Amino acid sequence: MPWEKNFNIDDAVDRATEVFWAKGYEATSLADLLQAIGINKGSFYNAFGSKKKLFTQSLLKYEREQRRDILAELESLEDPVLAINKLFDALIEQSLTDKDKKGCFLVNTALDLPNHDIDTQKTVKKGLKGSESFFERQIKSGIQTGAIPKTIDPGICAKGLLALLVGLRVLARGVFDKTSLMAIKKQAIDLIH
Amino acid sequence: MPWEKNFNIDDAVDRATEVFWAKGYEATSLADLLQAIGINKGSFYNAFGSKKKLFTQSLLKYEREQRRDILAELESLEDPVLAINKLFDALIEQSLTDKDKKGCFLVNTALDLPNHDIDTQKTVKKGLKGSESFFERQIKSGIQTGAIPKTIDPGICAKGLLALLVGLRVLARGVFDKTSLMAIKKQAIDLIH
DNA sequence: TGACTTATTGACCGATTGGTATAAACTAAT
DNA sequence: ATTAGTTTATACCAATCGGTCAATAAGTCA
Repeated sequence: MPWEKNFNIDDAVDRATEVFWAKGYEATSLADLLQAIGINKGSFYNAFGSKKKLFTQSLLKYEREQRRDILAELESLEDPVLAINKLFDALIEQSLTDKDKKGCFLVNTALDLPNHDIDTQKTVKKGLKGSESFFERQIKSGIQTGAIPKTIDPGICAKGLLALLVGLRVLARGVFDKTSLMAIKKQAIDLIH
Repeated sequence: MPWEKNFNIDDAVDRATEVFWAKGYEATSLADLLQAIGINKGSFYNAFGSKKKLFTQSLLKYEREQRRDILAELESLEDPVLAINKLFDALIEQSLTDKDKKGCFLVNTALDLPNHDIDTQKTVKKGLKGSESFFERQIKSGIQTGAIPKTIDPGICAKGLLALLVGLRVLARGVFDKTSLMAIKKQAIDLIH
C-alpha cells in the first residue's frame, strides 16, 4: 500500500558500522551517522529508533558477516594449521590495508565492555567465544591428523591464540608495524608446534 | 607571597586518572572530573588548562608510576622466568581485584590511538615499547643463565609476550574469567620454554 | 480521483558539552 | 595594610548532544 524507503537499510547499517568501528560508540555523534548514511534525522529515527539500537544492529551484523562467515570459510579448508596461518595472515593484511586503522569492531567494543549494556556485552562475548571455539576445533582436528602434537591442551591453547589475536588487533591500530605483527603470528604458530 | 593551592595537584591527577582510565577520554565529561577531584571549574582551568592537558598529565603519570616502576621492581629480582611469571600473576590479580574493570590505561588508550593527538600516541608507543624491551631483556638474561632455551629469538618472543599481555588486559575487562586468564599466562610461559 | 499509509524534511526541544568571565572571600608574604 | 595569587560560587557562552514533531511529499490502494 504505502511507499518503500528510498534508501537501503542494509547499506545504511554498513555505513554506520564504519563510523562506530573507527570512533567507538561515545565518540560517534548523530551528525556523523547522518552524514555517513546520507539521510536526515527524521528518516534516521523512523528507520532505527535510536543511536543505541543502530549500534546494536551494527555490531550484530559485523559479528555475523565479518567474523563468523570468514571463520566458516577457513574452517572448510580442512587443514587446521593452514587455517590458523591464513587467519593471522588475513588479520595482518587487513590491518595494514585499512588506512583508518579501525582494528576489529568486536575487540574495540570488548575493551569498552564495562561501559555498554548487557545486550552488547552478550554479543561481544558470543563473538569472541566463537573465535576461541574455532581455534579449539582446529587444534583438536590437527591433533587427530597428527599435524599438531598430542601434548598440547586444545582448550588452553585456544585461549592463548585468542589472546594473541586480540593483542595483534590492538597493536595494529598504531603501535606495531608489519614486521612486529608478523612476529606475533610466528608466536601463534609456535604455540601449536 | 600568595597562598599555596589547598588541594593537592598530584592527588587530583590521580583521581582524574581513575575516571579517564575507566571511561576513556571522550566518555569522560568535565563534570565527571570536577566531581572526582572535588573542585569547581575555576580551580580546574586555573590548575590544568584544559581537559586534554589533564589527560596528557594523567597518562604520563600512569606510564611513569604504574608501568615503569612495577617493571623495574620485577627486573631487580634477577630471575627472568620468575619475573615474567610474577608480571602475569600481578596483572591477573589486579584485573580480578578491580571492581571497575578498568584494565590497563595504556592499552585502553592504545586501542583508541587513531583518535588521539601525536603526543598521546608517542606516550603510548613509548610505554608499550618499554614493556616489550622488558620482556626482551628478561629473555636474553634467561638464555644466558640457561633458564630459557637458546632456540628462542628474544626480539620475536618479546613481541609475542607483549601481544599476550595486551590480549589479557582486554579480555580481562569482561570477557574472560580467572581460569581463562590463567590459561593465557600458561601460554606465555610456554613461549619461553 | 481520493483515501490511506508511510517517508522525508527541517525546524525545534531541553540538556549538556568544554570553556570563559566575574566578583567576592580567603591566605600569606611583604 | 597592601598586594598577589587562589579559592569558591555563579552566571554565562556558543556549540553540540540525542531526540521529537508537525507539515509535506510520495507512493499504493479502492
